[in-house]
Amino acid sequence: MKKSRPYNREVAIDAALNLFSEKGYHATSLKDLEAALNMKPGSIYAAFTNKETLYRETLKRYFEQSQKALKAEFETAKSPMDGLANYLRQLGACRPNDPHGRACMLIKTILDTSATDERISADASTYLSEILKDIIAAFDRAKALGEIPHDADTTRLGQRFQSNVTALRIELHRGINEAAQAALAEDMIAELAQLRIPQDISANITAD
Amino acid sequence: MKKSRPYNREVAIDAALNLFSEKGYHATSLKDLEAALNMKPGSIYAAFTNKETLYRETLKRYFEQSQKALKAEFETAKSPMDGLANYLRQLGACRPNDPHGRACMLIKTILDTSATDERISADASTYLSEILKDIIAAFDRAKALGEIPHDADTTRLGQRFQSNVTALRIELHRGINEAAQAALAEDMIAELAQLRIPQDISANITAD
DNA sequence: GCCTATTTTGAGTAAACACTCAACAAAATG
DNA sequence: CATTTTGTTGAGTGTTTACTCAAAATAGGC
Repeated sequence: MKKSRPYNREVAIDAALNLFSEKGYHATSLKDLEAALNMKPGSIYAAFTNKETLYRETLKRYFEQSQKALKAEFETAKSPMDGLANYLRQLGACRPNDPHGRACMLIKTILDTSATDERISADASTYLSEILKDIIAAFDRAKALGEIPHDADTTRLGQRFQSNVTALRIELHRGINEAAQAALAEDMIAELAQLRIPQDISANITAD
Repeated sequence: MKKSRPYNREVAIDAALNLFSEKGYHATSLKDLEAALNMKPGSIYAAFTNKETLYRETLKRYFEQSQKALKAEFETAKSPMDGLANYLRQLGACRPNDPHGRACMLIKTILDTSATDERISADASTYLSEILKDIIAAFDRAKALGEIPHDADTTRLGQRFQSNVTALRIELHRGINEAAQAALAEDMIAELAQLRIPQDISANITAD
């Protein structure tokens, strides 16, 4: 049954993602994984080599989903800056247990594994850098479109944006109250809005 | 030897703090603790009941040190807003391995234990709230002194400040380059500066 | 419908885990 | 100096850990 294998594999990795992102790498045991994946130890090891490899594959999937979600935001938004703002707005509206809102697994992974599993934390670090690149690219597009000043330091803006996302996600995980969370997201959105060059509305008015 | 006990206890907890804050709760084994505290298992359990209790006591110590450091900043600063800015500046100047700059153990603890050890993560959550109170109190003092507008929402400002500290600490742990880290801290300081009511320098000039 | 190739199975393994306790050592008290 | 009180010791406890492998089940090709 060669055809069904990749499907099962996806299902298994999604189940592992659920488990790992909740309990973390060290606190998740193989017993937990056996139950979540509905697989016996032998099958798990045949499919994924070992716990570390399974985690790394799971983390890769998390990264791909995250990157996809960010790109989707840019595609539906009217402009790069709108896309970034919408992304924050969406995070600000998440409640705990919302799959979107759970504490960034990349950050969690780095904190959990940097002292004990170098390869895992190196993966997480790489993925964070990839996402940062996408964010910087969005600021670059915003610059080209004249949304932000032509001398804006997009790398710096990207770094700042990503650290805001991290902070917001962690507060979400901590479970602060809904109003405080929305307020925090609004503050971050306002920070973005400040960067914008005011669109010349008067030009439109006089053109009427 | 009743007198020497508390001293040994402090030394032991400091050693545990070093170990736990690096490896985290789940990845630290009793073997590790035996080596770091230079104590045999029996002594550790006689002194600290069990691993969880030792961790909670260690976390309490971390909290007390953090709170003390923040308060010290306010005492040496010229004003509450200066104190907050200096705190960020100091974090921005930290290099990894700097004891000040290691990823906030409270955040790390929450991410590491919220799914498995409720009591530990509840402690961490409480301590974060305590620190938030101190930050809000500083904004309140700034308001009373006329450093920031009288209608400023100090709770919201405090929440925002704390999330900035969290984000900065995590970037520090990730080990981003020195310039990027300093830039990030400067952005956060600039955000603080924006809140300030401009001091009326012209009044001093005309008074001359 | 047999055969070969691929997966799945789950009891089992050695090592590591958090933790205990009877015996011991050292200090404080009288 | 004897006695009690307090702290230390480390081999040993049962359990859990990540992981293995010979055997069984299940596929697809002919």
